Amino acid sequence: MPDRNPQILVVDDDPVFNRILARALEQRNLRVHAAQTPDEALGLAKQFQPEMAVLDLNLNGQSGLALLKPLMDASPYCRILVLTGYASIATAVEAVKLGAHNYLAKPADVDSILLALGRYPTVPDEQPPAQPMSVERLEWEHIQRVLSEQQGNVSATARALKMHRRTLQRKLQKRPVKE
Amino acid sequence: MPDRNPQILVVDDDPVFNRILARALEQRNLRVHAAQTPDEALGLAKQFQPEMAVLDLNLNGQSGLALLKPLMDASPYCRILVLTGYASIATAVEAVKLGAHNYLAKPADVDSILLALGRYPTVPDEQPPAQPMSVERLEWEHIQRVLSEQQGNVSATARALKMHRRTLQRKLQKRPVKE
DNA sequence: GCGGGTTGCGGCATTATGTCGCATGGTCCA
DNA sequence: TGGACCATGCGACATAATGCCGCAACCCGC
Repeated sequence: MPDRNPQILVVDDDPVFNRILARALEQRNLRVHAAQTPDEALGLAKQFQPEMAVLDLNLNGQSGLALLKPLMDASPYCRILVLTGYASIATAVEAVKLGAHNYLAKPADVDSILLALGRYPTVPDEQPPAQPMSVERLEWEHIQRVLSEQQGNVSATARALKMHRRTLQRKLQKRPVKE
Repeated sequence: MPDRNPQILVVDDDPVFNRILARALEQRNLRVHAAQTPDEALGLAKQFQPEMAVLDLNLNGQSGLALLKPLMDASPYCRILVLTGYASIATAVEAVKLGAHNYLAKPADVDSILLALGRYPTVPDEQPPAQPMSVERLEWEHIQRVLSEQQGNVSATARALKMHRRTLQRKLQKRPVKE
C-alpha cells in the first residue's frame, strides 16, 4: 500500500535544508528522493518518475533553471516547484515559462510547499489546518537565514536586509519567537 | 506601408499613463490601440488582432488577470505583457500560467516593455542579483501569495496571517514597494 | 427584508521604528 | 604601541506603524 504514496524529488545543495525538508515530507506520507547535485537529481528522476519535485535555484552557483528542462524530460509528468532564497519576479517568470508548476521564495513551510505543488497528497479528510506562516514568523526565519549567511555579523545583516541596525538588534533580542 | 507596422493594444485605466505610453509606442512606429476598460479592450482586440498587448493589472478594482483569457481568445496570436504597479511573484506566476508572455513591475520604460514583448525569451541574466530580499519585500510577497490563495479575500487573508484587517488594508494600499 | 459576511475608512491609544550619539572592544598594520 | 576602522550594546526621543474600536455601505442567499 505504501507504494501507492506519491513520490517527490527534493533537489537542494544544502544538506541541512535538504534533510529537514525530506523528513517533513516523509511525515506527510510521501516517498522522498533527495538529491544534492543536478546529476543525482536527473538520475533519480529517470529512475523513479516522481510526480512532484522541489528544485532549489542556487545549486552552488549553477542555476537551477538550467535543470528544469532536463528534469522535465527525465520525468515528463513531474510537477516541479522552484524554491529559492533569492527570489525575484524575473526568475519566477522564467521558471514558469520553462514549465515549472510553481515558484516560491525560500522561507517557506512544508504546507505552503505542498499547497504550491497543488493538491494535498494525503487523505482528503485533513484539510483545515493549512495555516500559512505568520508574517512575524516569516520575518524571523528570513532574518536568521541572512544572519547565518553573514556569519552572524549583525551590522552586515542589517545592511543586506535594508533595515536599521538598531531595529535588527531589538528584533533579535526581543524574539525567542514561538508559534 | 505603415500597415506593415505591428499593432499593439494598450489597456490601462489611467488615462494619463495610457496616453503617455501610447505616444511613446507610436514613436517607435507601432500602430497603437488604446483601451481603458475591459470591454473596450476586447472590442479592439477582436477588431484589429494586434500581435502585442500591454495589460495593466489594476483596472480600477477589476483584476486585469481576469481579462487575460478573454483577450487571448479574442486575439489568439497576441503576445500579452502584464504590467502592474503592485507587482508580486504570486501574480507574476499566475499571469504567466494564464498565458501572459511576460510580466513587468510598473515603473518600466518603453524599451523594457518592448524588450519584454520580444519574440525571444529574455536573457536569464541572473548571476549578479544574488541578494536576499529585504524584509519588507519578503513580507509583501508573502501577503500577496496568501491573498491569492484566499482568492483575494482580505478579511480571510488577515485571519490567516493573524494580522489585523485594518493593518492589512493599509499595507495593501500603501505599497507599490520596489526593490 | 433579514442575518451574515466583506470592505473602506475615521480616530485614537500603544508600540515599534528610524535616527543620533556615545562608550566599549576587537583587528589589522605601520 | 597608537591609530584607523568596524562591530556591538544601549539610551533617548520624534515619527510612523499597529491594534482596536465603531460605523456605513454593500452583496448574497434565504
